[in-house]
Amino acid sequence: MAMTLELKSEAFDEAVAWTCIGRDASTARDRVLNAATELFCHHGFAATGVDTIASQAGTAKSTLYAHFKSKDKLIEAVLEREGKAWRDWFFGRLGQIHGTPKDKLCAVFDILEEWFSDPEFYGCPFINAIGEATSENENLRSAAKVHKSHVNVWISAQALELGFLSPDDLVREMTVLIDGAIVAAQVTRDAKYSEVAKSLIANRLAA
Amino acid sequence: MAMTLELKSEAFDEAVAWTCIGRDASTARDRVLNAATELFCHHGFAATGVDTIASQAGTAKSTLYAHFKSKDKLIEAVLEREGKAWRDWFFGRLGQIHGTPKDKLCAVFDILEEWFSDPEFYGCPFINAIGEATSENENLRSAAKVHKSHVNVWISAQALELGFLSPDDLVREMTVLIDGAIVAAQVTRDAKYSEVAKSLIANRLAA
DNA sequence: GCACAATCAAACAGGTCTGTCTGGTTTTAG
DNA sequence: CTAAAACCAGACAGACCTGTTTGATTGTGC
Repeated sequence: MAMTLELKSEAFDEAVAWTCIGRDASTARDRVLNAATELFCHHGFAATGVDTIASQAGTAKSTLYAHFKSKDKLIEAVLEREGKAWRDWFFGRLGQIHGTPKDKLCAVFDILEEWFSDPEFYGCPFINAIGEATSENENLRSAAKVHKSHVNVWISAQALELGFLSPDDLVREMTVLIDGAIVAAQVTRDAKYSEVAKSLIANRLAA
Repeated sequence: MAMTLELKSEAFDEAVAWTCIGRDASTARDRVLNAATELFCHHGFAATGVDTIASQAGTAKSTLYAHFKSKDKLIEAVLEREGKAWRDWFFGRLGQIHGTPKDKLCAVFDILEEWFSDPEFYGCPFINAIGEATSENENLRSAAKVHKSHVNVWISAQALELGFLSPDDLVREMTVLIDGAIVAAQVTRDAKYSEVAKSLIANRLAA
């Protein structure tokens, strides 16, 4: 099946934080999503129970199930919302960068370093979710694919502006460097791995 | 605390597979470890219960607890053994590579591609375990650190042979590229991300 | 043959899990 | 004011969780 993605121009709000954890929540649905995001991301998806989520959200469990058919659907909703929040923040920060496409591609890793440096940094929830059960859950895999595609469209645009004939090469290189920096920073708690990735892409763009 | 690691010369047996899943298991302890490794790695650590493990191992649950004090200790034992198995395979394959240090550093990613191409590939269990609960479990983080250090010692030796004044730079670059390739391959099920990482390190070593 | 260690099945304890349901209360809209 | 929608606390079902215990059965060394 040819998955059609409308990724051309995602309207993103200027967000100030890379996570939606702690955002104002007026409706019960939002409070559930906030609590679920925090608990899932910090303690794991399988390890977090719906009772805990409802309790932390200050809602009844029946309200949680009124909004989300199952825990799996809640997980999907959390990933979707958190992915959107992260991209709003990321592209918002990128929009403040002025310079050549090369400058912007390198600046990606400065922005990532800000993310890694947050004491609340818990890695990429999509990567973590897939890591919990690589074998099953093809839903999570496609959700991750959509999330990453938004970033890849932007990278591809920079590559085209640089005159790359096949922008996909650069996209794949950036994928390896971004994912590698995320995981290295997560495992070691050392935000400076972003600089390593930055130097590698700078070196490659100079060639 | 200054963690002292004895990583200088790990004696590794010539192993044929990158995982110990499916190995001959004579003792009940080994059958438990085999079953636990398979279930943990494919379906997740939190998602796998000890009853399931004992059942798949063909042992009594009491036998499992006679060998491992708790599920957490079993997880640690699984990671330790699986890490050793992977390194035996990895360094065994590396030992078959002849050429300059540059050749060997590049060949790392050919070997990784073999790993990624296995239909049973489930990513790096250390990364997955940390991803399940980034906040807690400092034990897992140090287990991962030890595992990665074995690889880093080898990379450092190549860097020294190449005349690098600070081999740590190359070690950190390889870390980003290796972790990035692992995760990209795991998320997308595309083993070819190893080639992307290989070209990036080749480009850097040429500079 | 005997003692000892390893292993077995099965029950048990005390929680926690997801998901449903009931019935009452609050909020909102017209 | 009233009717509908949203939300609440709490009980419930039935399964699964980790970890322990009991007592029988196997295999091994001497």
